Amino acid sequence: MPVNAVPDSPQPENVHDSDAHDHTTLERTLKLVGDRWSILIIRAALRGIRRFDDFADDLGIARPILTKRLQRLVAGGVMAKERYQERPPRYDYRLTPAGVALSPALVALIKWGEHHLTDGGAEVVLVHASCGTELEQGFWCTHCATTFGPTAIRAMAPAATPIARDRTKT
Amino acid sequence: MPVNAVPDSPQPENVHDSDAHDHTTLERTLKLVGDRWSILIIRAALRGIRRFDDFADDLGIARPILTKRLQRLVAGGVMAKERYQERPPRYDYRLTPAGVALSPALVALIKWGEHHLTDGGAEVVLVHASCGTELEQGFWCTHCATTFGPTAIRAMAPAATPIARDRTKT
DNA sequence: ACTGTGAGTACCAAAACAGAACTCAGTCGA
DNA sequence: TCGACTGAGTTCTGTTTTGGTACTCACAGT
Repeated sequence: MPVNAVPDSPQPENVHDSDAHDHTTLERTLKLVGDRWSILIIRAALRGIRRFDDFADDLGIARPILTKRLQRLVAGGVMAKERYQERPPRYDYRLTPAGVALSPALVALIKWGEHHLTDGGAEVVLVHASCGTELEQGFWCTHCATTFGPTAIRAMAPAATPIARDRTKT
Repeated sequence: MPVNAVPDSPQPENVHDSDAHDHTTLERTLKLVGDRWSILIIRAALRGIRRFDDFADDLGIARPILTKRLQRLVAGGVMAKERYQERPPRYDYRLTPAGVALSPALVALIKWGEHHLTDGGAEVVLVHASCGTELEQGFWCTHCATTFGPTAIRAMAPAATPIARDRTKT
């Protein structure tokens, strides 16, 4: 018997459901940041790294790939290339607000890895800067004033018409 | 002047900081799910898809790659392969609890895409299933009983010794 | 026997990746 | 004025990794 299989309950049929539409958005998101380097680049940027060579040294990424990744992130609006010095023209890359907005995804991945990919002890803990308490991340409902887990999520079309789908066929 | 560059403030020097240690964990996480398909496979699984061919049809992924991705996810503990029928041996793939625990990362990516990659209207909205209110996702501190944004995060070693780093050099 | 289905493999071309060396503009020191 | 240095890449060369189409293999149904 396979280990670790979740039997049947938290395999919600209606969670994260959506048509081929949002499909597209997630796919585009992943096309932009869904490779092994982009997320690491963004984290490095969040740590304050700005310059090409610093990224290369910090990440150990091959320089041609770094070039391409940075170009893609700039094209995608995640980072911005700025000339920080005129006379020898020098550029740096910094996150746009959209790039900073990827933090929750980063945190979610880091926390997941620390919980599920380390044998026991996490290597790093993310805390609330002002008090040092480990942060929680999750979903909450402003209406119900409650927090909830992934099984309580449903996807709807923006016009608030629920996407009622039966997956009994096709 | 480059558009969209965030000037200087939300480029926090101490956020998400960490040494080469956690480095490794995030990297391992990304090695497991950091490609363009794995996340989509996990979302499909959250939608209730289980069988090989259904994944292939739903995602439009080439079958050899699907094979490899599923094997990797199984090896990584994200999914489990189960024989659901004996006589013609048939298998399906379902998320383990660890796989379901990736939901926050998925939600973060979906929400980011809907906000930053669509021109105006989001294609899909994630709502609290029991009341239909759009869900919020974020960080909160159980000690301060407050929510906060990405700039208020600091990384610490698990033993609660803050990783005090100055990036004034190197 | 003949066709269908689920779950893959085999094989091949195209793209992405990695690494080392090279370029190019400009600055600095001697 | 020459040579070395720096930052930010590009070129070039292989090696993996993708993607696609076609095929297999074990059984089931008819």
